[in-house]
Amino acid sequence: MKLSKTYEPNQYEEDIYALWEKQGAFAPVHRGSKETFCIVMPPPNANAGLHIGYTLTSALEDITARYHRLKGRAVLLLPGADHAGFETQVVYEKKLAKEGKSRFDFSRDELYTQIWDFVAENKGIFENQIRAMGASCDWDNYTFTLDQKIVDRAYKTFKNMWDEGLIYRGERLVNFCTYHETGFADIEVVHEEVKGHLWEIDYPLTDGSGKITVATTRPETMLGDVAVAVHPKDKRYKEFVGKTVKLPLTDREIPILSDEFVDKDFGTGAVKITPAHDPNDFEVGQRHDLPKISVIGHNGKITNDAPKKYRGLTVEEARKAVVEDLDSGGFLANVKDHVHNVGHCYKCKTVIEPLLKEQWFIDMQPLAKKAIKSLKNNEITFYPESKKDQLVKYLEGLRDWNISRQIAWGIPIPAFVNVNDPEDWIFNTEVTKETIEVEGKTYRRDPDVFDTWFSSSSWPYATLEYPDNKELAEFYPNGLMETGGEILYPWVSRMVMLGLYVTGKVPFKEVYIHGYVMAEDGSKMSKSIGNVVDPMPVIKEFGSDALRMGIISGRSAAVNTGYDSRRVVEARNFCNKLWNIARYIESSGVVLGENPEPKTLADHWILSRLNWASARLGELLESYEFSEAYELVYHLIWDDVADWYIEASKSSSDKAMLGYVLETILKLAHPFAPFLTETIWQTITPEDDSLIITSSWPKTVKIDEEKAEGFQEIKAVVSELRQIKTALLYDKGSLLFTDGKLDADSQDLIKRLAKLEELKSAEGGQGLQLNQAGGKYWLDVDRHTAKKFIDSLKNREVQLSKVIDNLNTRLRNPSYTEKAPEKLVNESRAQLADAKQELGNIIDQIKKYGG
RNA sequence: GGGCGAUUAGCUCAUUUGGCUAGAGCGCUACAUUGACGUUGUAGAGGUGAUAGGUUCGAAUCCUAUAUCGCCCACCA
Repeated sequence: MKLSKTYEPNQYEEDIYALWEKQGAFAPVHRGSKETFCIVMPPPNANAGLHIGYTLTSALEDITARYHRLKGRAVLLLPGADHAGFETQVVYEKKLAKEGKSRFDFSRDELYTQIWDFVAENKGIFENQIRAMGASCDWDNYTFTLDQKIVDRAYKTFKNMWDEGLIYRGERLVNFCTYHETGFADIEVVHEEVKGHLWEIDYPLTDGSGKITVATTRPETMLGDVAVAVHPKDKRYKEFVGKTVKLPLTDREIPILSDEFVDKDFGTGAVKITPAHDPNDFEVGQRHDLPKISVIGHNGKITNDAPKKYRGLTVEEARKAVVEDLDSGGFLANVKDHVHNVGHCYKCKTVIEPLLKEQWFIDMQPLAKKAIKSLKNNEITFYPESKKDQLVKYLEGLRDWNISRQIAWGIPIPAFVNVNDPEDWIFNTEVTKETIEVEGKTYRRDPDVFDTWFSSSSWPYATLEYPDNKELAEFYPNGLMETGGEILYPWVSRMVMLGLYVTGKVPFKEVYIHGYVMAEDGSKMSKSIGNVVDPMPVIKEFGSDALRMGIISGRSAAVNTGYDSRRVVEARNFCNKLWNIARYIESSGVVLGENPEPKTLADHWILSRLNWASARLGELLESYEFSEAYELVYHLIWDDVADWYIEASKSSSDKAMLGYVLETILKLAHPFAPFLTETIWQTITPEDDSLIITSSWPKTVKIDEEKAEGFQEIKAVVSELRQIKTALLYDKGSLLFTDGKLDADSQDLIKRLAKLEELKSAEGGQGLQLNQAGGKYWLDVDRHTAKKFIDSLKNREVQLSKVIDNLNTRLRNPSYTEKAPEKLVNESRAQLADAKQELGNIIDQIKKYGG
């Protein structure tokens, strides 16, 4: 088959992927090694097409997988999709909104079915995108986070934790988004700085002996105050503790108490206590056994527990009304500007209200402790290393995890409550039923679903458990977890904790954290700004291989780096280079699979380069230095093979050598450019069903080191000769002296040449004009005056060219390099010396003339 | 408020335990070349490695400040 002049990826990629799938190339099969390697891919959200960041993830994982596969190991790259509970529901709600509907028009079950269909559509789209990216993942093991095996695992874990008392249901303050009407984990709340006020309010003492002034940023919550707190050692308020105040705007009396948590130096040193709407106050309330009065409801409006006047108002409205009333009542002592941080919903930016709610919590202390111990024992290697310490710090400050979500799209919590006894909860997985009968009692299902992260935290083993535990035994703990820094806390930390809890082992041996793909200008990509790069058109224009290499190029672990289209072009050009190398080698009738017999110096040299590259590339990939690994392959192929080896062996094509060289570079490049290398492989070995993807890593070939070094030396000589040759350039009558190594000489020369101006009159021409700008010197040469220079220089240049050509010719001659390699090296050295001498002569001559 | 990262050539970025002349791609300059490849070849110019100190025989790399940018975490009302 004749290869076209330039590589046209579109023509081959789809067929190549289909070929791999058809031949079962992605199945985890041992090919010469007993070792296994597993990457369970972080499942992308099933609610949309793939972001370009996923190209990076998929490239890093696939490069690693393909490398290990070529090393003969059984490699499992497991693909999946994430139902992404809340995320997906938000996307779907936006779709509903466009149709003028709302999620509250449907029951949770109806909503679930609708979103299921919506997701099914999208999954197909991105599965094909993953194929387009070339991920060599095992589709037979494809897992969706709502697959039965994942749900079962979540239920088992939940049950175990329940039985062991790690799960508790409690009325706690929950981060509640009043727009989405669901609670969030702490980690899902986004804090933003807000310019607000600090209101100081006088609370009159009931005994009429005075007042106490409290400071607050949220005056509307005073409607739910149940106490005032001061620091026990605060002398100002010593007399007040134990007394009561009359809460303004209400008819309630509340106590003044002392608690360590109060900061004497903040505000007035006296704090109003609202256990139902502030986490600190909640704890104070627990300590002092105070009642909790919820004055803000799930809809964000003032409840009926507040005085009539304010009921039904929004928080904003209530704040205004309360402040006005306090002011007119003479209770408002002071208002100051105050900047503080406020939690917001990460989707809709609504202010998060801490609200009292019954939810399921996991007691994280025991889990975190084990995880910290494992991390400190270095049971997991992190790339970059610093992420481990970050994770430990996070785990050390971890609080209990709220796993209930008030949304439809997710795994229903398998818990039912006795309709007659709100304390009586039972575990039961018949979640398709609204109610169940147990021992004559009626139980109603908890309508909530699990936080997505609860089930997905079992990903490293839950994906491998079904149908039996064979894969679990082989591939757990996983080899590598490759993911982005943004989910180090919400996901990686929990996989480690749950992995240890459920299996007793860390879930993976290594974690690689990649940086984000930023926009070209370094800012964050965002749909609203419109600077998002869609990977699919890039793949179409430049090819999947070019995008993979372009996106890993110049990127190091955990560093955010902008998408640079120039890198993709660079990689595309590289693909084309490799393509043309193959084209050239193929045209000389080469077949793969032959044993190389090095004859010339160049043969020994290129084999030594390939030996070195195979070993070094392995090291780099095993320590996840992707960018450097790619660069190595790039320069090996472009510089060593194309520019030197092929040039040096043009007149003496040794088919076995060329075949071996091509085969080796194809293998080394395969993890990076899978489509291209397989396309070439298929073209050159059309007779059987051999695939490069399942071939084997190059083995070390025996060579004569001395001969290899001989070539290396000659190579250096040729380079130097080239430099000398081009040190003297002619351009439109200008003489340029550009060789940096001759700087001192050149400058001296320039000075002398300046004197040539004096020759101007003598020779009747325009003479020489010395120019100087920006530290550079050059001469404008009048043709008549400088003719002899130029002629002389041209002669020298021709001579030098001949020397180089001569050397190259000998290099290509196997009989010469084979029989007398040392002689050739010596001769080349001698010629270099001659050339240098020549150059010196030229300079001397000019100096003389100039002086 | 706490933690972390970044700052290197015109641009985008490398440089893993401190050590050869700090590299790459693009861009730029000059030249070459019509059969593997112009998605090419050869050569070149271009960096006081943010700033100021310090440690060391030796620092882009370690330490201390400062500046700018970015990220993450955080219940001071």
